[in-house]
Amino acid sequence: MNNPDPTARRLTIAEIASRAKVSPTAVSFALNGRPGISPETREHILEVVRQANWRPNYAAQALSMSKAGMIGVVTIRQPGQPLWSASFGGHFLAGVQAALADQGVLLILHTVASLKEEAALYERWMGERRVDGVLVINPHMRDPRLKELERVGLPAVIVGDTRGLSPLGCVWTDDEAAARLAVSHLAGLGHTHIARIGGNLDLLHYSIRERAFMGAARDSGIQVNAETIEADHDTADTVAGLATQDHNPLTALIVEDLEFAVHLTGTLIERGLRVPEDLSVLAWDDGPSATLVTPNLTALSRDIAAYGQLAAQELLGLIHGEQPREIQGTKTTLVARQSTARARG
Amino acid sequence: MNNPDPTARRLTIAEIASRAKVSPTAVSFALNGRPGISPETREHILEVVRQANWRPNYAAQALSMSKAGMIGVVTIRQPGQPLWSASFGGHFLAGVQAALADQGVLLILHTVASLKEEAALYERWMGERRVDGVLVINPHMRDPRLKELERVGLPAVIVGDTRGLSPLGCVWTDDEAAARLAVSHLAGLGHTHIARIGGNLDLLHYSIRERAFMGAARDSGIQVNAETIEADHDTADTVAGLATQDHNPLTALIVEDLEFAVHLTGTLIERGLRVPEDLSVLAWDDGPSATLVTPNLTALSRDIAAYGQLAAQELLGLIHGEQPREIQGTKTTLVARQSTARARG
DNA sequence: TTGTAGGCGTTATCAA
DNA sequence: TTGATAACGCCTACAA
Repeated sequence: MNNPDPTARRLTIAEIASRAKVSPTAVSFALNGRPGISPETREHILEVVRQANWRPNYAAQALSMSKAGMIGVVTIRQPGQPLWSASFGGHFLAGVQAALADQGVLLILHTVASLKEEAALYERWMGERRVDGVLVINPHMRDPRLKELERVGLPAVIVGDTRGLSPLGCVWTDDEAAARLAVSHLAGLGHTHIARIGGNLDLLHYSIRERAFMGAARDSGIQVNAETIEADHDTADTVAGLATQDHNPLTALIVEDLEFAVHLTGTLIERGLRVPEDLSVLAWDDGPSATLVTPNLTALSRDIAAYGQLAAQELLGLIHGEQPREIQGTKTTLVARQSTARARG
Repeated sequence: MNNPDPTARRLTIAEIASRAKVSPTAVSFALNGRPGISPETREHILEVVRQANWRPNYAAQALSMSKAGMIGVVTIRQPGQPLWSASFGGHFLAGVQAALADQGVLLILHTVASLKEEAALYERWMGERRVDGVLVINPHMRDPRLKELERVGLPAVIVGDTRGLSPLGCVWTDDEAAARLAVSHLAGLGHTHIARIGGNLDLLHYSIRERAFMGAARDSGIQVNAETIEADHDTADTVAGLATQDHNPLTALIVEDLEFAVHLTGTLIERGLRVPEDLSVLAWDDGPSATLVTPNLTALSRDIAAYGQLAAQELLGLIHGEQPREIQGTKTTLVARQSTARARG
């Protein structure tokens, strides 16, 4: 392009080398701490580099070493919705950043309209050599991204339990154990009719939780009439109906989404149901919202930042040539608060 | 590295050119839609490109054209906190992504421990040519980042009102107008003693709002006894004290942070204050939390995604050589809900 | 309209 | 230990 002052050109490694009266090779070696250069020369070179405040050009380095120095995280955009939920995304990304710190690897955040588009993006990124690997979140039931990632050979770590479904590495949490924890907490309080408010069954973890919930209910030793209710606008109606029926009324709820749990609890209270006297509410996933409301919500809690950190570390390992693994993320615990109590009657 | 099959080398533009029986130049021209090539040749080349599923190597392109094809957004990390607040960050980034879509520019998200570190990061990114520009959020009172960005000449758009403080371009919102909107809403309801719950005064926008609030109170035509209370653990105590005093009790609150407003409202209600009968509460910034609680909160609302989109567009313009500007972001409106009512007495 | 040659800035190779 | 020289893969004057 047009340079205002031709003498003020950008510094190159050659210029640095000439100033230090050595070869470019020497500068490169000094910078990357490689052997084959005397300590005095090295220090002299580094001093010149500091003086000039020079840094290697990233694109040149990437081209030469065939590595991008970035990893990608892609989300599906939904009109009017924030890119990230506070409860999951914000903490997850904080963990990813913690793993990336001082690794010289940067994080690319991107949005797409659909899973198909996301799969296509991965192929494109691979072709362009734009990223060294990706973290795949929210695995779905028949997820086109997994096959595509395998096909194009882009290093990837799935954030979710795809054990046995894909040869790609994954970081999973034991949702079965969590479901048992929740059910036994409620069963221990004498509840015999529990419902689970679940979301989109296309999401792998909802489907896993559905099965786990049913299994835990069956295995809980006491008679539990468990059913799953779809989360939508009629949920409050359905719940209120079940809770006020004469025969075997519903007395406890496990709600998959924290924000939805908060909202639903408020709606149910407005309708005259008492929480927890008439109905216990247990939220799956914890966060500040859980204690923002009265009553404070009992919740399943896990360290999501640690989860993100683990996933990112695993991806870095993969990029460095390690084999894909299926590793367990942080354990889920139950935080008992005010919204769960003994069943009435 | 070690290639399993040497014949399966990565495709280059030369290989594509040879397959299409044209020169590399022709391939480049066809790809970048430049003139100087016949339509038939162009289509033939594109067909070969599609067949081979080839894409130009990003690093080579970046090196050759001296542009990174990325912009950066940096946040200060705080232990245990999510990377982004739900109310602002998630929507802001969604807007940024909307502006970047199909521009071939990717977004880098990064965290640092302090403003100083962030300033140093900008210099480093500039030296490495890692980004073409950055969006700077949360401008502070004496912000080391602004001078540094000027010094190193990295294109930047400030998200906040730095008019007159820095030659860098900024996207600002009219907080004075918003403050007047809030104060006149409350004054119209007969309130004469209003307090503002503010945050860290190092943040430029809090300080601007402080001044705007005081000015609006003074100018409101009616007698308003306005004061600012620091947001901390004692806030509820202070507010309750002021609201129950005999002489000129506090009857209305403007709370800077939505989440804090929700939390504070809950705490005040637990202490026996009635909202809005005893005390009106108005939140600065709107979001789902505002309607998650009873009473639903009256709030100042703005389209934060549009704000992010505007800022990103401005940055793209700057990168393309346009001059820095100070442009106004989306207007703030007031959404009246249940938490504000006529002053008692 | 097409091809050739040089530049972008780094790392790797291989003699000296 | 050092210093040329050749990749890395693309873009683009400039010549044909």
